[in-house]
Amino acid sequence: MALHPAILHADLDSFYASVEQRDDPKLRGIPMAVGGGVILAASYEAKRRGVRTPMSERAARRLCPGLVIVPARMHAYSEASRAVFAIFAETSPLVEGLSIDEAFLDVSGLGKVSGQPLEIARRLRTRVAEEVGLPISVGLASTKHLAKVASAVSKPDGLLEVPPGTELDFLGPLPVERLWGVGPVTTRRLHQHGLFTVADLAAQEETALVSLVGKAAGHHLSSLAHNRDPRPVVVGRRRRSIGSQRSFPSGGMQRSDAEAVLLEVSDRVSSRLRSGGRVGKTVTLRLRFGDFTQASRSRTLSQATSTTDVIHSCVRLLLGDAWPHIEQRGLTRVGLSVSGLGPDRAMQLMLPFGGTQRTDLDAAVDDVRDRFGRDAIGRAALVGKISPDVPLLPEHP
DNA sequence: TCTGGGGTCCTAGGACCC
DNA sequence: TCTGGGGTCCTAGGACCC
Repeated sequence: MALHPAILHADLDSFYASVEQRDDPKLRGIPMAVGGGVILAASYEAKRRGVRTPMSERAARRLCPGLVIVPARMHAYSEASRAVFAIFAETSPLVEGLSIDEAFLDVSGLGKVSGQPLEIARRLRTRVAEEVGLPISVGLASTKHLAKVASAVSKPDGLLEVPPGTELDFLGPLPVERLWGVGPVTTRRLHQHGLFTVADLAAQEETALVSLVGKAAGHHLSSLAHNRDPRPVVVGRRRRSIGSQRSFPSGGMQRSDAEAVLLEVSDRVSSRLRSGGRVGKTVTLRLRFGDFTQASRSRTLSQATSTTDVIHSCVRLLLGDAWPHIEQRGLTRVGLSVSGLGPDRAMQLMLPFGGTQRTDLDAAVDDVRDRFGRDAIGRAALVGKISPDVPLLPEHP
């Protein structure tokens, strides 16, 4: 029997809202939402009345009088997410998290251990419902993309398998905007050229799609429309940037306000870098103006850093550069992000390794992997094996 | 629908190097 | 001094995702 890949896409339904309904019986069965200026998540009762994220709270109340809006409790959501991901980890060794509330699971070849993919998917849904108390939708298919589309189609609280061999029948009639990576801009452009369904895309030459939406996107669209998606489920992806932003819908931010806010976000971003044991090289300042136009300014440092002072002075430099723009149009949002991330070698010195057993080494390597990512593992393992009683990694001058 | 905060990836031009 | 091609990094902007 030919073994085809079996991939699950598991996606918690209206995640924040579901946690609130789970924790407060008064919120069950009514239109409610989690808000914080805008709607962050809406219950299905609210969604049926047209409430969507990221709608303003005012617009949501207008659509749905009597809508109950509760503030976000990020701690509760992180906790729930951890519990669900623990169940994912017990379901398959190959789990790729996409966000706080969704993940891919490769369940190919688990037949002997756990049963057929559809049984695994059913059991996963049951466990999340019983052990964490949350509804979760699952798509099962032979590729990541199709599994993702299937879970979305199955919502709410659904399970949908796209059996091998039926992929193109399933995809063909779907509207183009159902494809992962097709947003409002691409949808409009495709519609303008008479392309409305995935079957319409599949009938086009790839070169035609490339000329319409660009090289990578055109190739991507063409592949997905023919159900070509060889992307594997990747375990242990690392964050590539860390950022923070603040909005001021009223506009009219003065230079002193902007500087105060940028000190705050510089501190926030650099402390998140430090607590993650990481340093970053490129500092990017993003601005949004009163007329909703945007601009970005960036600088790449000669040395990666996680120091508040360094990042903050870089930000001040960039802000000064952009100030004429700001004075003309007003400022409604500032964002700071740091990319070009790497492990902070100075922090690695703080990890002594004194074990002599193979299991000590394995534990140390796991520890390093948890803290610093895959790029640190090779050297950590090597040094540990050669001389177990020296520091885990070489001294940094 | 008048737009939060956290991210990812792509494009395109220019600098610079071989 | 002129010419070509390829690779990589940097910067700015943009589309998209949850």
